Amino acid sequence: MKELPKAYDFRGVEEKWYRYWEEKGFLKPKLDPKRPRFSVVIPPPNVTGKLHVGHALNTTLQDVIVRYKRMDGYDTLWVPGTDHAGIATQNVVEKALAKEGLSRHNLGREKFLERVWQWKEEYGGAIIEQLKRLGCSCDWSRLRFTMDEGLSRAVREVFVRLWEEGLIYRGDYIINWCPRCHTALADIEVEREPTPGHLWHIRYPLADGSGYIVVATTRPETMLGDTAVAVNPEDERYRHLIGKKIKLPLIGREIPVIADKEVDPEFGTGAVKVTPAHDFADFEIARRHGLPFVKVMDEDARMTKEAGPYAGLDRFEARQKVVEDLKAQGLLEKIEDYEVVLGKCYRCDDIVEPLLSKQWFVKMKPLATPAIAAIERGFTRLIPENWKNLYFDWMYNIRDWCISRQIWWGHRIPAWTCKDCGEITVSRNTPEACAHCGSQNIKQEEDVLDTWFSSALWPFSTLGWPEDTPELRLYYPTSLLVTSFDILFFWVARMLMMGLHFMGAVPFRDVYVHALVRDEKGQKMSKSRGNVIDPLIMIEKYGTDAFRFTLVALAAQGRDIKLAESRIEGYRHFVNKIWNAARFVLMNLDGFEKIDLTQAELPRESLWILSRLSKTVAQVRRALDEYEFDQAALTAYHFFWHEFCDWYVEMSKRFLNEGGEARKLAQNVLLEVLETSLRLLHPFMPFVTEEIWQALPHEGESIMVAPYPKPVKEFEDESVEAELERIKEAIVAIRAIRADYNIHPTADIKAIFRAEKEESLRLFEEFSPVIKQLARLSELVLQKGGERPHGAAQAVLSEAEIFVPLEGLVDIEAELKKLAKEEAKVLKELSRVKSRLENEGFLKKAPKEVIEKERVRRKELEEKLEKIHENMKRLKELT
RNA sequence: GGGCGGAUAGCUCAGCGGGAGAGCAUCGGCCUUACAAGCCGGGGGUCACAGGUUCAAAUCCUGUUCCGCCCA
Repeated sequence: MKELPKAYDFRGVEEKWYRYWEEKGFLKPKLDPKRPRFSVVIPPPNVTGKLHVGHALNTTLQDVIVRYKRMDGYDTLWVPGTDHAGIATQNVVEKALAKEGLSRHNLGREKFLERVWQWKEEYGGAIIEQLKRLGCSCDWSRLRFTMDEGLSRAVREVFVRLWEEGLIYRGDYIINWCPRCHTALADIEVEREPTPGHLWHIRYPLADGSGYIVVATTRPETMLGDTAVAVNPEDERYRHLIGKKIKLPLIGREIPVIADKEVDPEFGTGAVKVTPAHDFADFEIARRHGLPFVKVMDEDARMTKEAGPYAGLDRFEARQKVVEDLKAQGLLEKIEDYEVVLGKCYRCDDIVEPLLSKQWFVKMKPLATPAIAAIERGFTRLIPENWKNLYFDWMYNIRDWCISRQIWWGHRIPAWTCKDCGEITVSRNTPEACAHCGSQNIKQEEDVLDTWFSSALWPFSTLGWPEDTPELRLYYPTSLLVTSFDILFFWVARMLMMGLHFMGAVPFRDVYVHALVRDEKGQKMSKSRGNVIDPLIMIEKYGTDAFRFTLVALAAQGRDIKLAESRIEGYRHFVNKIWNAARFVLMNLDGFEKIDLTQAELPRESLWILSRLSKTVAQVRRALDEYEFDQAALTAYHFFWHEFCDWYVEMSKRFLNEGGEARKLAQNVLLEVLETSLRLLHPFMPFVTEEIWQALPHEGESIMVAPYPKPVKEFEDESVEAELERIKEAIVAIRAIRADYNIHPTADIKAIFRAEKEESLRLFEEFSPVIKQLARLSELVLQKGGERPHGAAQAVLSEAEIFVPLEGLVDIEAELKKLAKEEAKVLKELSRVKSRLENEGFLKKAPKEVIEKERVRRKELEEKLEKIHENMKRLKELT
């Protein structure tokens, strides 16, 4: 038998097995229509990305399930890939160019894109290598990238079809504009942040000179673009002014006072300025009332010539100047402190401006309706379920999706505008001429599509759509999507909409939504806070298995994960524990001969551990099936360490020393439990389990393709489990006496078990070898009733009393104290049980089993109490 | 303002109708030939607060306080 080194060193081991799995093709699906299938697509990380702890959690959870299913006989496919991350990647490359003193505008579109591709080839693969370090079992031969040729074709196909169906349109709308990234953003790409600001109260004089109306605004510079003042039609204060004209200060334009029910009379003065080109609500008001749109700020957030004397000023300078000028003209009534909610770009954090511009949109209502139904009817399950509410809330209030981005890196919109007739031609292939007038004077749209547009197609585009591929037929819909809640709407909802629309079926059966990983104080990890835990550093330090196990053990549903490095360190100890248990088994495997354990005549101790093993297997499987990752991990952990190692391994030493048949049986049981546990743990800790498994007698090429353990009902035995609980209780009681009296662990002692009942004594007699072994007794005396020994330390169990004679050493005061403490505990419990059993309602309404359980408990407690009292009495007589 | 989640041992968290648990930390004793990254034993909690439902509440309901997140 192979002997293992004394401590587990993961270095070298992880790379070795990962290479082996890849070379052997274990990561690949079988494309076997006869087997049940399990498929997953990875949430594609940004190609610019670096593995952070969120990726690590997400990937580990997927791998746990994927490995479980693969071992459990499913034909398993896990598609990996990356996302081109338009804005983020463009920003990164632009930054690099800036260091060379270049900008994308110097280079021009074509050259710039070449540079991005170059950058992608050079650095884009980093995160893929990092995912491998985590041990994730994706099929790397199917690595996809959202800008790949195949995926780009899918994007075009979708765009063209949606256009043809009238679900894509182009128009002048108000959108979120990032002046720094120089592009439109979707609503959800804007992060809102409450910021201290002001509310300026400005006097707007009536054109007829009969007075003024005061409007309140948080953005005074936009007044230059006002085309009305609006009040609520119910508002008595302003009713007489409706229809009158205002002479807009600083600009002199005449604008009307209008009534609109959306105006909140409680806000400010109840009269609001309407700036249709620079405010979402005002845009809607203007559309309802047919007001003109005056754009006073451009794409750089500078004032346009419409802003008259303010033209050319930056938005913040303009604000200052406008306020000064109003003050100078005596039109500024007051300035209040006011908290404003600023929209910020989720990529660069610059303040987003609502801006009127020409953009492309997808109509959402027709796509959202089936996607709502899919969740309502359970075609796709959200786990945990409470995300459903948020999902429905979002989906019912969905607004059209602005999909055009004014950047270069991305899928260029396949639309060509004719310079002659002005019509748009949308086409799968680059057209020669305008589809409307035949003119060749056509020009392709400059804008690219939102990155999420291509991600929305991910579950079918990666499987080959629009081609009709075997993969698509076999693995769509996918089985599971694991993702973080923050992209539920960005991504998951859109995949549902696109999947339903183009495939006619939901893209995934289950969506497991995991939490955010925070630091140990519950704060979001961020570079600026300096509290980031780098997964790669953790892997270097503690090994992948320990790191993965920690994440899984902390992944309780519906709760954020607070990760502390000490937890990882703690679970590294578990890895080492497994290693050493394996070492022990291997050291004792000489002359090993396999036997059929279900046919063997085994000692009760061995029946016990096999029963516990079977139940543990069932519990772990159930937890995994329910995506209760923490329960799965902790159940396996507890069994392996605190049942197998702490008890059975110790018990087995006796059998091993005995030699002969006893040794042979013990070898088989040890190996069975160890090997099964390794398979049980493999999805959580792929590397150490493989390393050990390969060193054990085994069948097959790798643990990752060995069958996942199944419960063995023949091994489950309640009575054996109950017996062992009593035996363990007795052993612990004797060990406690040792500790109390500072008796050296190796010093031999004698114990007397006194019980009234024959059957109790029989139990202790049957198990006396193991009690003697684990409590280190030189002698175990069984005494039926009779006088209690003098000069002994003692412990009271429910059906026996244990005495350890300590001639002259017994501290009577200490013994009394111990008993008094025990007495208090028993009394408290007994009074609770008694009052319950005296309660008529309880006896009438509680289930029979519960009542019976309480009765048994009462009896046990009473017996125990009696023994405590007798022992106390006796001890007192001695003083 | 609306919605969701949380408050359980010093810390991090399970448990979510019938005997308060785990890991870490802590205290005491042990290098007992698998493991000191270990073993054995111990201490530590009016389960946020106030009501209610129930035979029975940490667990279900209502309200309050505090904390976090999302949306407006």
